[in-house]
Amino acid sequence: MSLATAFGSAEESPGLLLWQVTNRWQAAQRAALRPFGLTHVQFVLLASLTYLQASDSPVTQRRLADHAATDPMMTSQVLRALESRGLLTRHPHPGDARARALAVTPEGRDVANRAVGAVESCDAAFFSALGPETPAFTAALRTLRNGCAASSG
Amino acid sequence: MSLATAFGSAEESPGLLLWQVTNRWQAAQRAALRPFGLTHVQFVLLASLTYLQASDSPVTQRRLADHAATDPMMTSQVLRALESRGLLTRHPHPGDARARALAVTPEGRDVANRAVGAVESCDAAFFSALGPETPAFTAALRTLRNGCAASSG
DNA sequence: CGCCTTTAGTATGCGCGCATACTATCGGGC
DNA sequence: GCCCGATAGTATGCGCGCATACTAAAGGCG
Repeated sequence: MSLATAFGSAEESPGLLLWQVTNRWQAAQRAALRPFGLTHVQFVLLASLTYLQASDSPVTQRRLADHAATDPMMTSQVLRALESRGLLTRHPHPGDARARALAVTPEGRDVANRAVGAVESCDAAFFSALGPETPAFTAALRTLRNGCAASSG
Repeated sequence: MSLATAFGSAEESPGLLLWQVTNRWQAAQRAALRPFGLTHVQFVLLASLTYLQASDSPVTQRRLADHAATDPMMTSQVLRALESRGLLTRHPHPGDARARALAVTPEGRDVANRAVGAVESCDAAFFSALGPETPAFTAALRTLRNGCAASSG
């Protein structure tokens, strides 16, 4: 029976393993980011915004969501939460009344920089079990991500 | 700045890639399971229960949750939803008044068997981009899963 | 100008994933 | 028998991830 081989022991399906590993990784991220009062998505958006803000044009929510590969709906909600905490501002966009120009506050930049260290340590510990296979694993993930993007768009 | 290298382009962090790939995989699973009226977790629990039921002792929610590596709280909620759809039963456990003895109904077994085909096709298409690297990728995932289990318990 | 299509952002709702806390029962010790 | 820690299962609540649908504004076109 295919049930037993594919989903009985949960050892044969790469998808199930992917799901379980990601759940564990998110739990580790949660623990690492708890001291900063940030969730995983809040951190990703804050760090991505800090990076994108180095460019010239104002950063809109749409651009940030595209860059971080997050849902626009959730991005909106998370950004409002970050704004209420004073970590970023959402001023009106100078050239587009629909859009909002995002900007990290000094406090937000400080929190992001400190959180990066914790997240990097967390990530390094999590993937340390792979050892020298880590680059190959990362390359495989990148392949899957690009393959998904190709099939869905 | 570490922000740029680690989280700016979202290309260097295996954790971020893992998260994004899993989101895409779950979206594919959702689409594949939609014709059966099942979510991903509902399918995993139903298929795992179908497998576990081949053993002698009654299957409790605890045993199913441990086997599928799902949260007991969510397991309880999902199982009640599956029971209300007539895909499984939750009789009292004969030897333990606290526990419940889970049993797949014939309809549930039929749905599970048909859904397995769709999920396997979905999984095969999703990981086809890896080609011959798939076993190495699966082995890496298994290593990470075992590493997490060791560090968390 | 008015009309139409596209886009930025948001309201609402559902299910996942988990933290916290609680009830009810089991099992061991006295 | 009784007490007590451990266990099975559940209630409640928060944030993620996304589907659907909506408002408001931009941009093309006559």
